[in-house]
Amino acid sequence: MTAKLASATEGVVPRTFAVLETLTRSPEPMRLSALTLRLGLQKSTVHRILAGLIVLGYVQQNTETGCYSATLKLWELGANVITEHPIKRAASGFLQELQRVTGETVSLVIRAGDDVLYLDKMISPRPIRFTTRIGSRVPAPLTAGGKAILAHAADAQAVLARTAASLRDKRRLDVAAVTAELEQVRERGYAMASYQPGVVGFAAPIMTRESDAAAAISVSAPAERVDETGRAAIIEHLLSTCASMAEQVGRL
Amino acid sequence: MTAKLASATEGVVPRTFAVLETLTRSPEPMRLSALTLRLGLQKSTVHRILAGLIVLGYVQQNTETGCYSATLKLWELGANVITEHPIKRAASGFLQELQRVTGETVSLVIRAGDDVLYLDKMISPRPIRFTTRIGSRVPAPLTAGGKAILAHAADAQAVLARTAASLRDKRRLDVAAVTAELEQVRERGYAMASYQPGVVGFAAPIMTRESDAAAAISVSAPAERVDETGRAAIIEHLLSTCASMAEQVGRL
DNA sequence: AACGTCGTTCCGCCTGGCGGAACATAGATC
DNA sequence: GATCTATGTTCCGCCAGGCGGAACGACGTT
Repeated sequence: MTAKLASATEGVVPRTFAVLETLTRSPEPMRLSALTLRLGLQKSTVHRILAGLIVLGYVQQNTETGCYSATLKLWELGANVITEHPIKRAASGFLQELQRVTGETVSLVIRAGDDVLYLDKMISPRPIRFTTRIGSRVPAPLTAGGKAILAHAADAQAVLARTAASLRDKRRLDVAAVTAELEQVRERGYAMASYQPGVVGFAAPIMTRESDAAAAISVSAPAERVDETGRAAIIEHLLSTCASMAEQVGRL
Repeated sequence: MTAKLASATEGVVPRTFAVLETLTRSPEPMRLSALTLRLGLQKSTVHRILAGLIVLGYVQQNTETGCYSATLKLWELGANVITEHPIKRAASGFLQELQRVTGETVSLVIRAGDDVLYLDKMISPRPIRFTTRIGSRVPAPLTAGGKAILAHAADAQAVLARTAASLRDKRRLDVAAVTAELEQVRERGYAMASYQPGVVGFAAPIMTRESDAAAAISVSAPAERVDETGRAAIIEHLLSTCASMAEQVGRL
């Protein structure tokens, strides 16, 4: 009877979502065999699930290559969730204004487990090799936004420990150093990081009245573009933006 | 045996997506009873499906009210689809530039059945009551973007007929008038509409080499803000943007 | 206290999902 | 061209798991 463990792998529905998750994670359309391999399921099972998803319109199959990919209908489904999200709604105007006055790329992130989730982004008109994308996750301690949030989180140490343990390249996270850094973040009100080489990020938390950070706004720019004065200007704008947004969010 | 008709309503998976669709369409979290009512399903069935979705992390239940809502995990799932979308990727830079030079809100739409689907939007720094949202659909003939696409679509007449039949307020679509208008759109290269009162939209198609429109870019602004010269400037920028984008897309 | 409404749990029936295997098709290798 | 391998699709008997009616429990209302 295979016990009752089955945390969430048995049954059509969990498998259907597993299919969709691997399909959407893949940059390009996937072959049936690749899916079965990754999911560890039977060919016929995956095929049946895909057939169902095609009928529903959430998956399409390239008639030439036979490869499967998720359709925009899946995107539509999710898009409605975010438009109703209170923080994203509240932040929109502030992000836009901050983008305008700094001229750099600004993003809105929230915490999602030990990661940081990019909710929104307004890119700089000036060129920047900035590849984080809306909807993607990054381990919180590696980013400015994540550190801004963790600085005010009760379980920050646990997050650092788990993240350090899970990272491939251990050099990317020095727990002691980041712990000290979080203290600084609390003092001065903003965090810094260079998650991507050549790109510096500054971030400040959106504080709720419970004194923990609901989200963070970050400004990213190529390292060579920000000198000392530019840095000061960015931080000033960033802090005032977050302060006024917190005021508004607090009223909700 | 209830016959083999079951186009897509029987079985857990179709029902699961039906639940998610109604949940995401609703502006606020829904009660179980509201869901069962709208879906025409058994209480226990909906409840079981919701329980499964909660385990998977796609739905959350407010512990106080008991109301159910979709989570950001569902949004993440869909977000990956759009970042890989070729047209959206190609358009990003052009949209940004067009937004900058016109100073108005620009959007990217594609055709989805008889509707137009908003893929991306870059809002004007100037205030505008502009409520169409990314991921939402609008009947194609009512919008500038839709008309720009239909003007080059073989089945435009069929779309007009179906849309006219399905609209609540019949006055919103005059088939004969729009048919004539599409002819004009082909001649001058752009379409106009006022889908929302007080907001005028201009749109031009992104033409592929098959001489049908893959997508359209539109510029929207409050009617009182655009005088005759502003209008001419917007249209000039719009047309040149679409032309250069078509050139790039054609190379893909 | 009795009623109505809602969410949750239980359980027997039986449908529809399951996976092994057969079939089909297309390249690759000799 | 024949054989082989890897892939996608279809078939089918078995039975797990989904199904919905009904009972239960928790609130709120009159």
